[in-house]
Amino acid sequence: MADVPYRFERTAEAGSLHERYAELGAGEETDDDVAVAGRVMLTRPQGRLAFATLRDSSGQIQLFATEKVTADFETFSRLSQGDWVGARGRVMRTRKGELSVQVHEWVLLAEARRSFGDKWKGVTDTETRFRQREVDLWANERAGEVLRLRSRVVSVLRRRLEAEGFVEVETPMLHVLAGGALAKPFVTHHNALDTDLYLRIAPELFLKRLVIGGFEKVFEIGRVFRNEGLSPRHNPEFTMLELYQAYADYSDFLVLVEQLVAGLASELLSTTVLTYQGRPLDLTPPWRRATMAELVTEATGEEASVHTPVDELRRRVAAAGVDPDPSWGSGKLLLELYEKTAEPQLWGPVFVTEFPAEVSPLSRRHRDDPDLVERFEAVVAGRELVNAFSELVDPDDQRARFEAQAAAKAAGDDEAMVVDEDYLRALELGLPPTAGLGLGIDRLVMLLADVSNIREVIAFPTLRPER
RNA sequence: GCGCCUCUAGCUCAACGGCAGAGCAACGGACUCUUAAUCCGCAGGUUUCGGGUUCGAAUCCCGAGGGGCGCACCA
Repeated sequence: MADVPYRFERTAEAGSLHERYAELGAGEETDDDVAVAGRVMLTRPQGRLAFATLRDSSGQIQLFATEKVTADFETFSRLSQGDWVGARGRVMRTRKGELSVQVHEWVLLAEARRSFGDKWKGVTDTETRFRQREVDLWANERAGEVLRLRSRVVSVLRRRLEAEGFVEVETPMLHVLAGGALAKPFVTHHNALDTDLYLRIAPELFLKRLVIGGFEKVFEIGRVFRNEGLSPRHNPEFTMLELYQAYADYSDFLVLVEQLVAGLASELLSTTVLTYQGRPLDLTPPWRRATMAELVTEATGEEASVHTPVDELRRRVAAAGVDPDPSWGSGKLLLELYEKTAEPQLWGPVFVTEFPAEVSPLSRRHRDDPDLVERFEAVVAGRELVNAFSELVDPDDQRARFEAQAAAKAAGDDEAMVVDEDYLRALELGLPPTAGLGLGIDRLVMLLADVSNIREVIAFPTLRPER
């Protein structure tokens, strides 16, 4: 390995140089001495002259070296694509008009022993791109742009929520019981306690315990883990925003969601009218609101609701191509019907409201109909982006719902919940009326970045290990 | 988990039953304003792996592995 320094005193970034010297004319040279650093993307040695394109995190700048003014010109002109260098010299613009740093002194900061792919086509092989993300990030500029957008999305979300008085908290990722969602958990083992622990599938129950503890407006942005298959829209670990607000109900969150998402789009993309994968997507509030029953009725042309006779619903579910389990009640049947008939046609943004109580074990019953709950999902670009509800506050009802879940689990549903006594004890201390929501950060970034594969928005997505 | 597609040099790709090739990168050389610089030269391979068919296999068949997409599950 070449001898490289321990630090380099950089005084300018590529991007800011272009702004600062926008007025500098072709062939003009300044007396301004700057020091830049980055990775050499391209070299164009030309005898007693040499050009190199240097990239740092702000952009690109050309290095201009000549035998006359550049120290160790001979070695400079032999730099390889991928080498990191620091260079000091005067800001100038070449006769052909390219803003450059005329290199007086320079130092190799790191040697690239491996290549960065074809200089025109880069690296397109998806496996290489995701297994060696560091290569991808240099070879494909867009890859880095998407991850930077992600960073800004999270940052803007935090800022907006904090401005609204929400407090960010961190709750456990290692759970004794995996609760708060319907999903298969990862299992791990704690040696000293000699007990199995589960990686969290949702922070929900802990966040509500904080509300019980007096945190009236809380949120958490964090990783959750679900032991499910991989797909272009599913990574086993993904990032969720969960948000809880005391004294509010789900209708407050309808407004909050459309404003949060539209606000994010206008702040980061300067518009609320997007194109996602070639299809127009207008995020401008207000978004359409429709109940699940309305959407099913609309899609099938037959009046349907949670009160439609069970046998009739079962018949329609079977007609839609799903084999109904005998244990399913009208709520589960309506949900199945919705997922098979209405949901595939939805593009959104649309709020799907009033879910069946049977499939919503943590949601509060609807004030007008005990078979429904006050819950909505926001479908945006054909995908569920947000799930929110008025929180179930009644400990007796919660126990009954947990027990129904436990029965389903005993009957073979390995995604069903179990009875969480810690949570029930907390509820018995009194949870005030509260609204809660969960939003998939990865999918939100996909939307704003207009990418179709979740792996694009995750720096190091899950892949099967190489053997 | 199931189905379909795919895997050739570091990268991007050809060759599709008959001698494994090109461009870029790398390496050596020429070149004082390049922009994917240009020109000359050189080198680079267990064609993912293991079997089979064939006079002959990167190519056809079977199996394994990786990846992609779809379905299932979900956010």
